[in-house]
Amino acid sequence: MTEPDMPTPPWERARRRPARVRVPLTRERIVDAAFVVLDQEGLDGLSMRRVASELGVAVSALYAHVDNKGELLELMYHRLFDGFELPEPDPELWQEQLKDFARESRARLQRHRDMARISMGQVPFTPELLRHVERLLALLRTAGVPDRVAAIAGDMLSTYIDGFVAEEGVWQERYQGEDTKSWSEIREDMKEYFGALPPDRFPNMLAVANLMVDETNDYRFDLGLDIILRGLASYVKEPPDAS
Amino acid sequence: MTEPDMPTPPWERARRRPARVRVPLTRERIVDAAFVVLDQEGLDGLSMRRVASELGVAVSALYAHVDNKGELLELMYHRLFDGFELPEPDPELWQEQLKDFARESRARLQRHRDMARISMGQVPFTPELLRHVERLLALLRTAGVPDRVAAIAGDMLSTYIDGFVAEEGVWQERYQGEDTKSWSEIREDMKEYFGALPPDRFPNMLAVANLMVDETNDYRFDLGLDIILRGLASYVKEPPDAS
DNA sequence: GAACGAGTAAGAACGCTGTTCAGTAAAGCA
DNA sequence: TGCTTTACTGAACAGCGTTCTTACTCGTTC
Repeated sequence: MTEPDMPTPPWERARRRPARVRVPLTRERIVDAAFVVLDQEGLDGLSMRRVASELGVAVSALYAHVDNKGELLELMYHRLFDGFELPEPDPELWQEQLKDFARESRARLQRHRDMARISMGQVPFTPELLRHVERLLALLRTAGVPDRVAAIAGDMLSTYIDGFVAEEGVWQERYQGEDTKSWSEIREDMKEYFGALPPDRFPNMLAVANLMVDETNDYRFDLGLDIILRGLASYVKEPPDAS
Repeated sequence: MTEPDMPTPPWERARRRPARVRVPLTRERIVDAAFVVLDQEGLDGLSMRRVASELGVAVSALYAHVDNKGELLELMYHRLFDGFELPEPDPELWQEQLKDFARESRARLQRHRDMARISMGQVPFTPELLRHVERLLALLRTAGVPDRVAAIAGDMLSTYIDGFVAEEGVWQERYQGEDTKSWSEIREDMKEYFGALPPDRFPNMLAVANLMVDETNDYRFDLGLDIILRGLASYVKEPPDAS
């Protein structure tokens, strides 16, 4: 194609690399494409074939860079923690620090459709992610949370966050099939459903139905978080007191 | 076909019912078969075809009784609550009652492989299951938990229970691929893995590693439960005091 | 400069999946 | 006894994750 003897002219030289349209496939590019597919089709529509087509590439090409779909999901899960640094533990501020951690986690999960569902299926015990777990444990332990409590508190927080965001996603998904209803419309539907319950058999449901529906998700998330934090705090002994 | 007046002769009586080898397919029988498959193959191996073959029936026959696989999973989820009655709320005993509820839930989830994973994907807002939610809410509200807290506490408890049992299942599954290792062997492996971490970079992990591994799952489950219960209790005002 | 070897991508294939649909056999009713 | 309704079958469709053989391109070495 090119004359081997001739020097490449400057305009070519500038063009050379971009000329080969075929940008080499990398894990990074595959994960990028996977996120595009995830946002468009959701987790159930995230297939290797769809990711490949997003890259303009054959399916089998992916398997040179990724062992299987499970590993691809794991790589996506790792993205969740990119640049996610937990602060230096401050015993005075541990509750606020934990709240910030939880809110940041939720925000990151919300950045991609069904991301919470992916997260729920993963265990952060890979070498890269252990650092993160370590920092979370540091936060809890320097706060004075007993070791045996701290050992499961991290799990509990993550489970709560994943579960909450996943549930948010379910409601959103369930109602955007046809009309892409807004949250306020969903709320109206829910209120109608709960309001129609026979009052004699469901007095407690009716009593809290409005609260379940009216409050913003942000508020409900923080409230659930507070329940856990108060529970944790109940195990923290005052520093100067008895051991 | 049968003479309504005449008594059925004994030879007929013996042959009649068993003669039609084909026991009619029902939702119940399909769900039964689905549980057999679930226990043998796990959730990932639970396919409509496999369920059909368990019944000695064509796949398409299932679809006369069940809309789709999702509905089958929903029916299996409903089984979880068969005969699961919550006690009459007693304000004095609410913490114990809640613990009993949680332990019973966990035990039921553990009765079938991957049942927790199925449960996580379901919302108990179907007419049959609302009764259960109502009872749970009754427990919380008569205990003095404020409405806005009770409104999310039920969700939180369920999420915790599902998440815990699902995680138990993951460890079990991960290690029974080859040798069907026992829990004690799994523990040994984990201890070795955590023990090999560089102590300067993972001091907190190392400090709690033994606790994460040594304690029984029952203990860890109850401890997590206590965290939530203490959190909830912190919202309960004393009865005689200020409103 | 030519030959080679490693690594990348393509294409077809395998065995599975959930679901649908036209056809058939059996059961219930007149 | 014949007819209608129901219950089931078998084949098919489109899609899935994964593997394997083949083609090709690149950087390196002789």
